[in-house]
Amino acid sequence: MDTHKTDKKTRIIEAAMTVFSQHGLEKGKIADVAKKAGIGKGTVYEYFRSKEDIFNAIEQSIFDQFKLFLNEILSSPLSPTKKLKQLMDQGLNMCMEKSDTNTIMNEIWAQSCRSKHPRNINQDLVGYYDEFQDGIKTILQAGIDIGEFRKMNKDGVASLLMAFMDGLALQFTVMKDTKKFIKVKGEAIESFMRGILK
Amino acid sequence: MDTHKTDKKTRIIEAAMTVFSQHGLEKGKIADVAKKAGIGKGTVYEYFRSKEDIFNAIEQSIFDQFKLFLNEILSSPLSPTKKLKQLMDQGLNMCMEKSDTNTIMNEIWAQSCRSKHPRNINQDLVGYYDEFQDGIKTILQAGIDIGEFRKMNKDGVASLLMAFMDGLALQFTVMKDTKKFIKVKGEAIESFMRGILK
DNA sequence: AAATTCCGACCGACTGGTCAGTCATATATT
DNA sequence: AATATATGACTGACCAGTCGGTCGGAATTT
Repeated sequence: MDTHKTDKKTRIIEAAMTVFSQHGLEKGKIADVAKKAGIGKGTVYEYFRSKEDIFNAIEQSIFDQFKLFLNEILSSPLSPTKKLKQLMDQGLNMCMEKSDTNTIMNEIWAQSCRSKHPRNINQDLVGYYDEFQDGIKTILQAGIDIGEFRKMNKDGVASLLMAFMDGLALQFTVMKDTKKFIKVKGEAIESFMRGILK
Repeated sequence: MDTHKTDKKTRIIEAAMTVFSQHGLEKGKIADVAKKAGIGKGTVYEYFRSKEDIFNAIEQSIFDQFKLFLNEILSSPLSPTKKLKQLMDQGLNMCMEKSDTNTIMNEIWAQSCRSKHPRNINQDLVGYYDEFQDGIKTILQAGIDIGEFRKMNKDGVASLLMAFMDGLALQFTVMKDTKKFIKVKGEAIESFMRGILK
């Protein structure tokens, strides 16, 4: 009944995620977003100034989710080793479950590295990366302090961890081979951990 | 001008790589590709049937380069450990030098994971991945056989290696921080190797 | 409580601009 | 002069964003 602003805004974002993940940002039509959200095309523009505006909102929503996930793990009472394993395992599970999110992430990456492009998307992405990397470095430091992890260049290892998660996510998004992915995931995590354990 | 000597098809592909890496496949204009290649717009269609056709050619050219690179390393007389290190080090160096290629790879990924899309791009990408992974598995097996590497799930480790290279390439493409990347690269490679050495 | 006015969320037909691909013509090559 | 190659003006499809209009319900007046 109460079609509150927020409610409808959320519905548009969700619809847009589906449409853009199926067709890409450029080929995804606002008309389709509206249809999927069960509203008229004009109404979309009551809530968002432009297509790009919608895309920014999607981006923000995804980053917020990721940050929430990271903070949950950071504030858990687990050992650094367990934290890291959980981060990787759960993170990669998430990426299997939310294939839309993954596809949109690819879209974000593609957008953000075009040379001629308004800076704000790239800016956000870099900021998000820094934040995430800091979180991981915190875990690594804790692990070094209590002697679980070897001495290391934390920047390098944190980058490696993020890179391999991004990369595996990418592989899965393209291959869509769940069975293989689950197998690979386990060995990948183990191998990574071997590389940093004392 | 000696421009007419150079194969026109190649020039179009190169021009298209620049244009598409700056604006993306959808927003990159054929007119701009033609201008950059120093020919008229109509001429482009003497050599390619469509925009998509050009993109396929770009894709093929990139994959060919990668395969060449892999085969050079595979057929070198180095030890498995050295081969792997070189693969990672040189591969990541390439990705710093050829930022266009990188950006286009992002474009390819984004394209190939949209749900509604002609299969051929995805097909090619999967095929390329399998081939590359096989190459790495060959190196891993050789390393296990001569006792350099621990016993492992080769699929998992090969995926991990490719994932972390893709991921680092992605990070670099977005961040464009060469100095940081070089530092990170070294530690990342070392950490990865630690994870598989006996 | 009925009638009237007002409000703003909602809508989709329309516009203006964009661009892939075509084709009639021009130029070079044989 | 016949053939091959190059060209860019043109066209038709496409779509983001606009805008005038509708409608249900809230507020105000009678």
